[in-house]
Amino acid sequence: MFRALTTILQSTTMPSPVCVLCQVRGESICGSLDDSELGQLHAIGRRQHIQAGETVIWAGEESPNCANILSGVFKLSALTIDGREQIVGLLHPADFIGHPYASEAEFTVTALSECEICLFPTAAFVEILESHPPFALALLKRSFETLDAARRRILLFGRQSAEERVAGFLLEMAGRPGASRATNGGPVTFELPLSRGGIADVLGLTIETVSRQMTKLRMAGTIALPGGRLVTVLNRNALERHAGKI
Amino acid sequence: MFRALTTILQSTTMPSPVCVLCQVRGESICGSLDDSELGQLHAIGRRQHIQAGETVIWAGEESPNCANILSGVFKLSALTIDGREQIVGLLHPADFIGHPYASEAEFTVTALSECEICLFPTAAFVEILESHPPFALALLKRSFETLDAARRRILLFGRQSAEERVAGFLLEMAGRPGASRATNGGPVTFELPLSRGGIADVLGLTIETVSRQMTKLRMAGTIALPGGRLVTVLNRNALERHAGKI
DNA sequence: CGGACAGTTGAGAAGTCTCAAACCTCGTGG
DNA sequence: CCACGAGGTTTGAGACTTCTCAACTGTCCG
Repeated sequence: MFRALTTILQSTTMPSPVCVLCQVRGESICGSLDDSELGQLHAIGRRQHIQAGETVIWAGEESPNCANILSGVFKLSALTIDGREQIVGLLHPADFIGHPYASEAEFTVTALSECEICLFPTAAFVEILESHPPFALALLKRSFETLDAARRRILLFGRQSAEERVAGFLLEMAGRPGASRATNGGPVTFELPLSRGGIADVLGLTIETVSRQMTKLRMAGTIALPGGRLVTVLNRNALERHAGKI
Repeated sequence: MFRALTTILQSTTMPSPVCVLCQVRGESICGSLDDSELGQLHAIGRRQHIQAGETVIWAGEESPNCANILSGVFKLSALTIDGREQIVGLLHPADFIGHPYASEAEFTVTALSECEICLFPTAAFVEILESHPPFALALLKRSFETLDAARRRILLFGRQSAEERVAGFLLEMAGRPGASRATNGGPVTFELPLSRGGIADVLGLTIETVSRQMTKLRMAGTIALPGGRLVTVLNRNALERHAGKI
């Protein structure tokens, strides 16, 4: 898919919006560059719109590009031999996609919603990485953070029950910017970026088990499910208790 | 514990063996430095022996040091609220311990066997990191690899049965250097760095389940258990089948 | 209205955990 | 030298959680 995008890039002359106005510059690795360095990065990158469901990196294939997420949510997944899918992580705005030094990708990266990314050819990206030490350090910091996040997920999987996983997932989603939070401490309503099946794949459960746990939380008055993928957290304390965090 | 070690360091004048002869230099991040740069790193680091069971970093505490593993195996673990332990990863020779940019450690690091490490004060280590771009890039590469390893572990937890986890764990251990491999393709015997309880914590299972799965593999003629923590792989293909990798 | 799809609910099966007891191995002290 | 105890391991039985298979509901859209 990235190969296809590359082709598009080479034949396009679409002007890119300037990085200086980028909505994620502050949080992303680009924040370590000054305006002139940013110009160099900008010269090799292009903004791309990605549709929901589109896969930008396939596990087992070489990926000639990497990217920064500007908006939207991606999933990072793998298949087991017998065809079951496991989502090993979600990627949000300002997160980095791709491994500059890996010969082939180990996981598949797929857009869950409509997304916007800042796309770089890996070779050119590596050049900038190697000629701008602060940039490499910024990516290093981010990869350490990502590593800790991955390890927290291992903790989740290894020792938590279905109830704890679902409650913990809802808390994580409610805590993300983009969740339209209401009064301080009051109910927060947000939209899940995933279907029940997607949540099941993230949490290592089945659709039915996720559904049952959501119903249980709703019956307990901890959350409300106004419809669609909307979730309202009515009692955050109770939700944290269900998540095993208290 | 690292604090204690620091105290020892300051009061000691023990000469360190030279890095040039280091047994893990080729694989570790130090491999990116030339002999003179290595001298600078050497100047801030000291070799330390760590006894089995000793904890070098405590989750939730600031850690003023980081380190490279020269020999031995460490576990990276966390406790859930209700006191259960989960091991989120194992660290082997040439692996890196600590997060240069984290204010406090998120996981506890404990030696499983007698270990030897190359210890650095984080502040001085960061200075070298920031003044030697190739060194930062080497650490970056390693952290990407570690990230992929963590994600493979998520896959293991999310979708694999007890049988697959135990078989997969044995394969991983058998594949490590240090496993005394016999004839090509023939039986390999090695010593597990962990008790049954430790394996259970790594795999997110109970001691009893691990024991039952090992017995099952032994009964099937796939492995033999000569005693102690020794394991002999009699039929690698069968073991891979049990691990769900075929 | 009919069909497709996501979500919910139910019943039984399967896998893993919990609790309990027996078994080994090994170092210690009588 | 042997008895003993501690710690780790194995085995068993039953309980519990989650999965699987299946049916049903609701919504959206043609």
